[in-house]
Amino acid sequence: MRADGEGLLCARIVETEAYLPDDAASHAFRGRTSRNTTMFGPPGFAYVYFIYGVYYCLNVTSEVEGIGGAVLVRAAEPLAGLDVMRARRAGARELCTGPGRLAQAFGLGREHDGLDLCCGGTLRLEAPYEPAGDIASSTRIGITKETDRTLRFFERGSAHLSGPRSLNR
DNA sequence: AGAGGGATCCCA
DNA sequence: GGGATCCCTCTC
Repeated sequence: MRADGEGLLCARIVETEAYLPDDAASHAFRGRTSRNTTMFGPPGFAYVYFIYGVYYCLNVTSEVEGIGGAVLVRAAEPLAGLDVMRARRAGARELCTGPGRLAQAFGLGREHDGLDLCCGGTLRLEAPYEPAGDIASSTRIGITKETDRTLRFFERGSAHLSGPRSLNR
């Protein structure tokens, strides 16, 4: 993923979670509301929401228009613009490990909700700088419903994964 | 392990 | 309107 603005920011996504239609853990589960409207739009758009009064989280819509679904971007390996990320993260060591931190490092907020990530805009998804390694799956983090579904996906061995180590094998 | 923080949503 | 809940993080 890349972002323009305060210099060029670039990071390689290493951890995601899927939120499917008919998934009680998904914001879209109870239907369309003003908050989750983007989830019901076309695929490849940013769904950004505010959580716990503090953080934002970035998702990529993943279903055809009219169906609510998205992929939460949980962690990434920073590749460019580390100085800007560090400044935004107040010098913390982990820059893009965890959805709240990643959004903070990239300076994401409500204004990014609904942006097209696939048409070369200021925030965009691109082909990976380096091919993916071994992809493994686990249960999802931070949810209380549908906790048995293995819909979290991560690059095994990455040094930039969030979550308990026991999930990252 | 516990607090912080505020928007959102559901049910009165 | 009130109250529970929340796809989290930091500091203790």
